Amino acid sequence: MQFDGAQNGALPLMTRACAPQSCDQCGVRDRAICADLSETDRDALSRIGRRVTLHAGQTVMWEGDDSMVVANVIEGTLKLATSTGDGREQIVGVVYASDFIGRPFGARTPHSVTALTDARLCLFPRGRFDGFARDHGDLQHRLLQRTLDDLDRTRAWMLLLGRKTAREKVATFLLDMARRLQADPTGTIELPLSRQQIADILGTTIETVSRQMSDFKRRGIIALVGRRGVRLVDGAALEALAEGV
Amino acid sequence: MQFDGAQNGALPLMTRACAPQSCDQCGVRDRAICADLSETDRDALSRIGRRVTLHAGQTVMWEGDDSMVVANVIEGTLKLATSTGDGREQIVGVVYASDFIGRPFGARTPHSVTALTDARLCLFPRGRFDGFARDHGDLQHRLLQRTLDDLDRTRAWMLLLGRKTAREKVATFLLDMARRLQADPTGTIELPLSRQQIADILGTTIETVSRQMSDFKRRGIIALVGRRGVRLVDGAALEALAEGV
DNA sequence: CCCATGCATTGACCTCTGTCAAACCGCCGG
DNA sequence: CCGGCGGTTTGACAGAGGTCAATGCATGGG
Repeated sequence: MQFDGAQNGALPLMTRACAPQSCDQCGVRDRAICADLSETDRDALSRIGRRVTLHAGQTVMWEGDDSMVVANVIEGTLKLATSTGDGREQIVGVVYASDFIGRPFGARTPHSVTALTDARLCLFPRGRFDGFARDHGDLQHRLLQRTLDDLDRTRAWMLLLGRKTAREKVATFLLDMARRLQADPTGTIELPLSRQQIADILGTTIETVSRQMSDFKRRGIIALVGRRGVRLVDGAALEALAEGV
Repeated sequence: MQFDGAQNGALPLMTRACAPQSCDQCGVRDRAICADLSETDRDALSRIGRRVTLHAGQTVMWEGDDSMVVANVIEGTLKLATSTGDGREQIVGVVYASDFIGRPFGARTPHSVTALTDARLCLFPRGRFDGFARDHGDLQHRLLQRTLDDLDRTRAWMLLLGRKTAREKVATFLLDMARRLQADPTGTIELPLSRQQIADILGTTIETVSRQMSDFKRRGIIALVGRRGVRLVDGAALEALAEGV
């Protein structure tokens, strides 16, 4: 079971919307789906959306809700999750700056979206975004590319969930995070996830994650610094463990 | 580990290609991604592709291969699969008539595609398909819709793989098949999958699948007829088991 | 600066499911 | 119609990992 800090969702988003601002200073404008748009088109799209600030723990959309909004992630990390009726949770995706979230061209949001860190979004009403996308082949193509990539990544993750051991899962996870996150000068990465959330990604329990990490540490393969910090000492060994060797 | 009947792949496909034939008699032309195309456009697309027949067990594409072809499934059932280095396999999707297979707009095929039953495809060279799709917004939109749906389904399956018990997995699987497959007059469905393949979908073993099914049968919830036949006697009970009640 | 709170770690135990092995039996070919 | 093959079922057993519980220890508020 998963307790998020602030479960107050959409309403505070409204109140925290910033004044419209141009895409000029947007940190992700070359990587987000709007990257290929002409200046005019991008301005038009920008006027449909609004910038929104999120605190860690806030949920933007809930599983099963009507699909009302979609967004670009400008900054921060968020999780996508589904749960069983009795509260077991599975994280089905983690999104980073420049990623796209929400369910365009569909009535329902199939999973919840919750900020793991403080985050900023460029939020669009779904209906207006859909309309805009239909008229702009470039945008739609970019969205298709991204969705195809997501699908590939998601399917690769199914292999982990269905067939890998706890040790392989944790090793794979650490390598994945190291690839995604920027290490500090000492080579340490700061995980944007708690142990519980890591367990929810890997389809295991907090205790198993902890035991595996302690084991890696004992073997000198990683170093743990504080609660969220990890330094990969022996990457090759970790790769081997991830492959089940 | 998984042994497929004929592991001879692409070559026989060539030899079995039929003479080009129009889309007029195509059984999936109202449901496949080409459904929205004008008659002229559909003919143009049709001329890019060719009809191909597949026998159960034949593999059309292998994981990691260059992405050379994409296809519509005209008839039959196929599996999409990935495996670990040491041969553990996970089925990441099952596709039916009117579904689309292959990796457009990408260099690599991220999973293998293998026929579970005899099948017929409408096969396109990827490069030419990509080009055509770029010029036809309707086709691209339809492909996007389908990919978004696939992604939703795949993420829902992650919950099963990561968080459900063996009993819940098998119950969920049977309900899923009952929804997809047409039952005969006695209410029996013919599974297009062996026990091993079911295990590869559910991330478990053949023995566990078999034990769960025997248990359901003992309880009078399902009836097993022959090797592949299943009749759902008490659907409500199965729904309950699928939810972990 | 220190304490309290909540996350993380560690331990003990137990169960579910995987593994190995044998028996069973549909289904196809002769 | 029969026999054998290959998929399936069943059994016995072991172990990975889940559960419950206690302890440890970062981190932030007073």
